[in-house]
Amino acid sequence: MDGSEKPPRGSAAHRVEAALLEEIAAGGIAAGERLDETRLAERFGVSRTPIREALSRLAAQGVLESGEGRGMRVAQYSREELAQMFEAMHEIEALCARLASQRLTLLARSQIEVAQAECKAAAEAGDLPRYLRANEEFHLSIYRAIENPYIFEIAADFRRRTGPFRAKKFADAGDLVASAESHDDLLEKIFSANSNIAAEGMRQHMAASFLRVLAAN
Amino acid sequence: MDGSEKPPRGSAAHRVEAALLEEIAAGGIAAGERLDETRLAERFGVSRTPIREALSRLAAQGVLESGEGRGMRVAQYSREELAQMFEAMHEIEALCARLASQRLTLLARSQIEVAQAECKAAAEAGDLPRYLRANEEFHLSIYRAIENPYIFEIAADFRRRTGPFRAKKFADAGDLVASAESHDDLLEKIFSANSNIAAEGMRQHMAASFLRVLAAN
DNA sequence: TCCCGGAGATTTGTATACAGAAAATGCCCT
DNA sequence: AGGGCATTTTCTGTATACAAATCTCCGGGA
Repeated sequence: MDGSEKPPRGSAAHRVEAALLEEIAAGGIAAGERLDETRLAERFGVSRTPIREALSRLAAQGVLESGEGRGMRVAQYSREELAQMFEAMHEIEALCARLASQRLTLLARSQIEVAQAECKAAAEAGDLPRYLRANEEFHLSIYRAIENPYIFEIAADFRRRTGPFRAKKFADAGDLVASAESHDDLLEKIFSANSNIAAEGMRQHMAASFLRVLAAN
Repeated sequence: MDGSEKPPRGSAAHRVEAALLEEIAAGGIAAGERLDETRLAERFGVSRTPIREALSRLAAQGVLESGEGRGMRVAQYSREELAQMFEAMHEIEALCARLASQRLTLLARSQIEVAQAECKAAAEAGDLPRYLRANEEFHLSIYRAIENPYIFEIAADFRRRTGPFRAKKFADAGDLVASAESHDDLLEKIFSANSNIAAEGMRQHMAASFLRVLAAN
C-alpha cells in the first residue's frame, strides 16, 4: 500500500509477503490455488508465524481470500467479477489519462516516451517477459505524470491484481507489436492537451484490451 | 477490503481489528499516536498474537504505519499529503456520483433516503457519534448504488483513512445540521438523472467538506 | 554543562506447544 | 451401493517463551 517508505514491519514476514506477491502477479500461483502455511514455512525456512503474518497482510490487500474450506487461496474472479474489476479499472484509467493530460510536464512526457520506446523494442524482439515489464512501466509512467501518490496507488493496485489475467491476452509476437502500436495512438491523445480526448482515448484503449483479456480467460 | 462476504479469518484478531478501525475512524486514537501491543492485549483480554495480526492487517490497509521508533502508529499525514488524498478522493467521489446517478434503482434510492433520514435525526439530536456513523452509511449507500464492489472498495477505503480528519470538522451541533442539509442538495443532483450534474454536485459537496477539514486539521 | 558509553528495561519478531474446529476416512447398516 | 455416524487426521487460532533489537536512563569524563 505504501510506495517506498520505511521498511515495513517484520523482515521474514515481509520477505515472504513480497515473494508471494511477485509470484502471484506473474501467474506462478494460479487463481483459486490454496496456500498451505506449513509447506510455505518449510519452503521459506521459517516458522508458521511470519507465514501467517504475510498471508494475513495479503488477505487484507485483497490478493488472497479465505474461500470455501480451509486455508487461504489466491483470489479468484469469475468472468463477471473480472468484468466488474475491468469496469472499475476502465474508469480509473480514464481518470488517470485525463489528469495526466492536464498536468503533463516536459520531464514526465519524456519519461513516458522512454517507456514507450522500450515497449516497441521489446515487441519487435518478440520478447514477452520484457514486453510485460515494459508495458507496466509505460502505464505506470502515465500515472506518475499525475503527481498524486494516492491516485497512482489505486491505478497501480488494479494493475497488480489484473496482471495475471492481462498477461494471457498476448498469444504471439504480433500481439505485442499491435499493443505497442496502440500505445502510439493513445499517447497522441494524451499529449493533445485536450483532457477529454485523453480520457476517451484511454477508454478505447482499455476497452479493446479488456475484450481481449476476457476472450483469453 | 471486502464488502460483506464470508467471515474473515480469525475471530479475536478480527474483533480487535474492527474495534480499532472504528475507534481510529472516530478520532478516538489520534494520528501519530502509538499503539502498544501489550496494553492492547490486556485491554482486549487476549494474547499478543491476535493483536499483532490485527495491527499488521491495519498496516497493510494503510490505516497504521511503522513510524519513527518502535511500534505502530496511526497513520499521519502532512497538510500537503492530506490535500493530495482529498484531491484523489474528490475525483473518486465525483466518479461515484456520476455512476450512481446513471445506475440508480428504486431500491438503492430508497436505501439512500433511509440513510439520509438517519443523518437528519442524528443531526437534530446533536449526537456526534451517531451522526458520524450515519454520515458514513449515507455515503456508503451511494457507493453501493453503483453495484461494483471494486469501486465501492476504493471509495470506502478513502473514507476509512480520512475518517479521523473529517470528524474534526464538526465543532458543534450546528455543523451536523448543516452537513445533513447539504446532503439534501447533493441528493437532488444525484437523483436528477443527469450524471454530469450529479458529478458536479458531488465535487462541490466534497470541496466544501475538504476545505472545512483542512481548516480543522 | 555536554556528550558518550554502558546497563537495564522494554518492545519486537519468531518458534513452539496446545486446544479446538473442520475435514477426511473408515465402518456399519439398510 | 449409498448414507450416516464415529473416529482419526489435519488445520487454524492462540498463548507462551525466548532471543534479538531498540530505547531510556544514569554515571563518568572532558
